[in-house]
Amino acid sequence: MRDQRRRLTPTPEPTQLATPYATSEGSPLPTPHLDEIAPRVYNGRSQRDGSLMAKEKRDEKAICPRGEDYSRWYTDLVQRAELADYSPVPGCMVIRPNGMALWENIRDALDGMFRETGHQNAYFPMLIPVEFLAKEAAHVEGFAMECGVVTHSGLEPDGEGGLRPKGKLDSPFILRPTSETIIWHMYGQWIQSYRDLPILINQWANVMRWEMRTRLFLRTREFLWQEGHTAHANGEEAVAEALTILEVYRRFAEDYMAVPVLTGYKSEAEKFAGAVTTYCIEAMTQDKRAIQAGTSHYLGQNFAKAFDVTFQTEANERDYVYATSWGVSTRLIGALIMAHSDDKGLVIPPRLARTKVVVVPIARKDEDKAVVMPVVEQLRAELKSLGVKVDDDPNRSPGFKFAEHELRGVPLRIEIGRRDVEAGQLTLARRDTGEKVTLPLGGDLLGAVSELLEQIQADLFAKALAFRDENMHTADSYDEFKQILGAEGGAGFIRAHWDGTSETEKRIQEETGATIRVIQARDDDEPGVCMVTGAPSARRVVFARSY
RNA sequence: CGGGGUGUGGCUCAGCUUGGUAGAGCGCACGGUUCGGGACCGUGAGGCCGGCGGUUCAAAUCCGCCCACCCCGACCA
Repeated sequence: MRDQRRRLTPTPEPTQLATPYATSEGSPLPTPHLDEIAPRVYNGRSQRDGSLMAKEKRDEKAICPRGEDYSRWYTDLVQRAELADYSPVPGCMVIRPNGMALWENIRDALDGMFRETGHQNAYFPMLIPVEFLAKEAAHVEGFAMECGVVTHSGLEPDGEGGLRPKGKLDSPFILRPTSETIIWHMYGQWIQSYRDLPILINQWANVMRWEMRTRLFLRTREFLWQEGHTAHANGEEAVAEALTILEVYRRFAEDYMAVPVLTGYKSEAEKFAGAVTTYCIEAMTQDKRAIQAGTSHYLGQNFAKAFDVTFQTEANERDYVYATSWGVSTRLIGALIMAHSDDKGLVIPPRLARTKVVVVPIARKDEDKAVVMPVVEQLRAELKSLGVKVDDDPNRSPGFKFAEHELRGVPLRIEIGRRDVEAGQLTLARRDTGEKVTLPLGGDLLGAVSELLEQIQADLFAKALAFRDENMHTADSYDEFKQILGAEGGAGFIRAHWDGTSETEKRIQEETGATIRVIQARDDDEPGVCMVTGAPSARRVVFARSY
């Protein structure tokens, strides 16, 4: 036995599965409770400070438990589940097939929702003339410092065995940090009359922001996203568009990701550079921080004025075009991980899982295989439409496969061995709860499994919602606010009155690290006084420390 | 930018104090035995010890310079 062993997982309360299936009670199969599985400890990795983990002998197969170091757990998990890896270019990541599968499912679902709401996809180039960025003052301020700039074309030998840039460009380009400028340049050429409006375009693309502190998926220098850019004949329609998209984002987060979000708008300090209003969906992570999961901006006429985009109204007058832009990025994957996953690995909600069910046959001897494999083939065929994978790799033990597929977040696992077949049943294990149940062979398996997947989807959302509600506080004084917030780390959402000024917001941020995450419109809104200055406040706003 | 730390096989690290030309675990390959919660035994592959220079008969080890990365703070969001 190794010394300094520690529990890998907290002991879950046994829960009853809210489904009509038989439980493992009375089953001839051993269904070990998590307690009976030898506890393991985590072996620290990727740390070179040599102080934290160096002297401890730890299990190299486990990931860092959340309770020990949440951010370490996160980066461990992303790498061990093979979602992404660090690239040789600092601050950039390689999205591996498992991560890309998640993104593709996110993309496909959202793309369908955009199409349903009347949008079309297009593609604008990655390189943008530097002078374009200069045209909108707030936009410049927001992005100038984090633009990558292309200044040369071609390479030549540098005389020391390497290469150096050769031809200096007459006018440099920026790598798009977002595409408002180039798109509004083009809209200027496409829009003459109100009959050309609205334009409802989306693009799926990569963008580049030269961030100094990066984290896989949450903040990287290059990331994938979608950016919608719409043009309208009046402000009301544009605001309605921004809100339509906000609702699309909310539905997507809650129905597909099973992540509850608050919706509302941002304070002046937090809004998008160039926007009149920034609407957002804001989620809570397991470590009780806020994470901005999507934004939808009403841009007013800011970009139309900057790029001189006018149109003829129905009344034959000239007006500047009204705009929106909106986006979600691969950061959603980070939010998804931090909402549901656990010390065993990823937990992927069924609707976003590439593989929804994995079948692990337990049969080594030929005579066992002869009994088990025909049933496995039946399962494969019957569940094909759901997204099923059969893991019949003869070189790995069943226990290894269980752990591996749990690490990867497959929502449901079917275990089937000779004893199952002879008992006329199979064993189902839920990834989210760890619970095992048995199901008779020969029934409506597809229906039963589909139903269970929906149940998991609903349970994940309910659990995340309950967690968020537990960590939703109100503070009536600044002292109370600070007390709830604690010294550091996440402390949930705190609803408090604020006088509406950026000065006060800045002071709160400097003194506590918390920012205004979202200003909601709620039925129970009532006026009060700012917890810091005592000035009048129309409603409480939501504060939190954030990612 | 300031302070601290670490660079040794794919990964995590030991070896350095007291110089003698490199080790462990995990992973990987092969063979055998295994398979209902990360199997076991055996065999094997894989490292110019971050770079350059110095001291020395001899440097992973001592000295100097450089580079990279990590942590804390600052800054930014």
